[in-house]
Order: sequence, then C-alpha cells, then structure tokens
Amino acid sequence: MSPSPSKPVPAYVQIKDYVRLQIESGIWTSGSLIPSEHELVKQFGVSRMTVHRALRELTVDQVLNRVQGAGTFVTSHKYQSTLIAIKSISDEIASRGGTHRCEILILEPTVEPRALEALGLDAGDRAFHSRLVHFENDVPIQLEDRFVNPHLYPHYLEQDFHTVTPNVYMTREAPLQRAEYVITARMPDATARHRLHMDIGEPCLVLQRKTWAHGQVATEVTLWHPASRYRFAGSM
Amino acid sequence: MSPSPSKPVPAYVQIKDYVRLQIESGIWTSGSLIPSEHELVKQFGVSRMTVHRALRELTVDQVLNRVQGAGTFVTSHKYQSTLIAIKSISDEIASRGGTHRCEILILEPTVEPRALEALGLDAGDRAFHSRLVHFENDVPIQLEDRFVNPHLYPHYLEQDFHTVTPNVYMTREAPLQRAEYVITARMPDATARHRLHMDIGEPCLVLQRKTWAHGQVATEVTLWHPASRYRFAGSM
DNA sequence: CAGTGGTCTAGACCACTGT
DNA sequence: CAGTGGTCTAGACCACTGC
Repeated sequence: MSPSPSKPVPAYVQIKDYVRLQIESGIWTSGSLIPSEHELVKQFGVSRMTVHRALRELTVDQVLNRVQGAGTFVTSHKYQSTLIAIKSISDEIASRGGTHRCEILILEPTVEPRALEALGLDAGDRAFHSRLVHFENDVPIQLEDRFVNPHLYPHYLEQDFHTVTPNVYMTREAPLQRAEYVITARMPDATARHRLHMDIGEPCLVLQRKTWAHGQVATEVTLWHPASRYRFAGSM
Repeated sequence: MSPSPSKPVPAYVQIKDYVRLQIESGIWTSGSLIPSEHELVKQFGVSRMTVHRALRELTVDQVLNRVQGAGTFVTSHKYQSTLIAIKSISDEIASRGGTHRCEILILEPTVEPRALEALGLDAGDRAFHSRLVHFENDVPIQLEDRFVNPHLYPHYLEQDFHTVTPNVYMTREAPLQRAEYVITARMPDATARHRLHMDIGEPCLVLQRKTWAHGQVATEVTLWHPASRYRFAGSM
C-alpha cells in the first residue's frame, strides 16, 4: 500500500494536517479559538517558528484567522466565494493534445471611439485592432477581438500571429500588472456566427478581459466561444 | 504625502518588493537565475530565514520557481491562467444593497437515475431534489436546480429555504472539502424561461457545481442566470 | 564535490489584545 | 498586566543539483 516509503513529512505540514483534521472532524468549530502557538509547541515538541509557519500558511489559505494579542480562530466564512481557473487558449489546446491554428481577419490601426475609450486614450489618438479566429483541429473555438494600446506595443501590427498568439506576445513585451474579467452569455452577430461555424440560435460564452501594464490599459480583448464547443471549468 | 508615518515595513516584505521590482523593471528576465539566498543575505544584512521567507512566498505567488540544488528562477509563464471569483447569490445581492427573495418550486425526494448518478448513489437509493428561483428586488436572476445527498443531509427537506438558502444551510451542516465547477452558455427550456421572465431567444449563463463532503458527493447544483441580467466578474 | 534550497532550533524583541 | 501573535537571528543538518 506504500510503494514509496521515503518522503519524510515536514513537521509544519504535519501540524497543518492536524489543524485541518480538527476542523473537518468538527472538534474545532467555526469561529472558535484554537490553542496558542505556545501550547502547540509543547504538544508537538517543535520550535515556535515551525508552529508559526504552519498557522501562517493556514491563514493564507483562509482556514484560520489570526489576531495579534487575541489568538487564532477558525475562519467562519468558508466556500462563500470561489474561483474558476481560465487558461490561455493555446496552452489549453496543447494540454489536450490538439493542434492549434490561427486565422487573421483584421490587423490594423483604428480611431473608433469605443476602442480609444476602452484603452483610456484621447479622442485624437489611435489604437490597434486585431481580430483572429483560433482553431482546434480545424474547428473554430474562439473569436478574439482585441484593442491594443500602441504606446505600449508600438510594433504590434508587425507581428506574425500565426506563430505567436497576441496573448503570448503581449506578456513577453510588457509585464502585466492587473486584469479585470467579465464572463457573459451573448448571441453572436451574423458575421461572428459564420466565422465560428455556429448554428442559428446558438449562444456564445463570452470572456471580456481588460489588462493593465505600466499603469496604463494595455489591451482589451473580447473572446467569443461557441456554447456547444466551449466551457470554463475549475475546481478547488 | 505620508499621513501615517508609522508602520515599519518588515524586512521580508522589503525583499519581496525588491525582487518584484527587479522583475518588473526587466533587470531580471523571465526564466533567468536570480541571486542565491546566501547572496541576498549578504546584500540585505539579514538572516537566511528572512530571505528564505520572502522567496518562498514569491514562489507561492507564482513569481519565482525554486529548484533545490539548482537555484531560484523567474517564472516564465505569467498570467497564463487566471481566476474568476464567484460569490454566493445571497452575499452578492446583499453587497449590492439589494433585497433577496426566494421562491420554492420543488422540494421533494426523487429516484431519477440522473440524480442518483450525479451523487454517486446506488440505483435503489433515493435523493433529494430542490428547485428555487432567487429574486433581486423582485426580479428573477437565478434558477437553482439542486440534487442533495440524503445520507449527508437527512433533514434537507424540512428546511425553510425562504430564510436560509440551501448553500448556506449545507455549508453549515457539513464541512465541504472540494468542488468542481463548469460555466457554460445554454438556451433555457420553456419553463425555465418563464420562471426567469426571459424573452425568447435569450441565452442563459449557467454554472454547474459539484461539491464533496466527508468523501462523498454532497450536492450537485445547476444555476441558470438570464444573460441580460447576470455576469461573472473578477480581477487579479 | 561545492553550492543550492528545505527544514528546523532556541532563543529574542516587539506590538497588540483583554482584563 | 500576562498572554498573544509578528518578526528576526545565527546557527545547524539534510537532500538535491550540476560539474
């Protein structure tokens, strides 16, 4: 039953497991005060740094809540909010063992007010606009419509996005600081529907993302996915 | 410019900030080897534990990648995968200052094979089934269709879900261990469309979640939201 | 082999909480 | 005030890597 008899479990991990077990088994209830670091030091026969590390990491994991001077408590709000993981399209296809291909529909400058506003640029300025379709094994699964800040990516229009996706290019060029995401369900317009080879009446799962770099809006992208061929999945 | 002159910044935080700055400014490039703990100890005049903590926390944050015996490297894949936060419906409405109301459509036992299979129960067993509509200021925004494992929640059918949502009740009753999530876009059937007061042709944003407790499937829930009135949002 | 990171100790000083 | 957690030190032993 134990094919790998090696791997000694670090003391701080054992303490973390112990704490988690006390909570899961209901011995330490939500919101209650747990033993102090000093008591756990005596109980486990380790130094305080070791106990402290275990409790600190459980605080990061939202399992415990520590108040200096008062004590350590079991977190009461659990699984109230939750996270869904979203990968980049090329990684995702690669991880499934599929072949990625990309078709470029638009790659040009634009003065659309909508683009300038999204990027926080002045009315007289210009932006870059690209529109691509990503295929997995020759089936379209994502329509990528993107506005790019030309002051951060002056050579954006000269890239060959057949070989490097805009996402990968942009993360290479400038360190991204922050991003905001919105997931919605929307009906595609006729041209988008044709590009994605969708039946009439089929909705799209849409991810819109705005990303900042160097304190400015770097890019705003809208990703359209056919509902029948795409989903966001995650676990925790 | 510094209204709160107090707050001494801990050394490990200063080191974390230093490392982040080196990376953001491009001095330490993606994938490159950074100075060893020993060198940073000399540079900052602190103990190795302090440097180690800084680097370990940056490893958790996916900023660094450490290999025992080799060294510490700048992580190359950044912002490749991303997280969307999803809150519980009652919290969400409350945080917007709205009023939550709940209408109970179904609350009964079921022997549907689909329910039993989802919960990992035997064919001769039974499950609980509930269907509710959640309103924000009297506008329907979520249709909650839920199967519940009766062995974990034997008193589920006796609850008053007007006052406590199933989500809150279940997290109170049993500590949840793990969850899997799928987000899709789907067209509602006619009854769901009527329940959510939706126009014909409008899609739904659907979240399906399966949750485990005590090593068993505790519940599987499908949440239908009118696309025009609901979205998932997050940032990082 | 020398150098790296992973873990751990036995102290220490401090800021903070509750009484 | 005694007790709590937050931080930090100056060592130590070990497992691992690359040469």
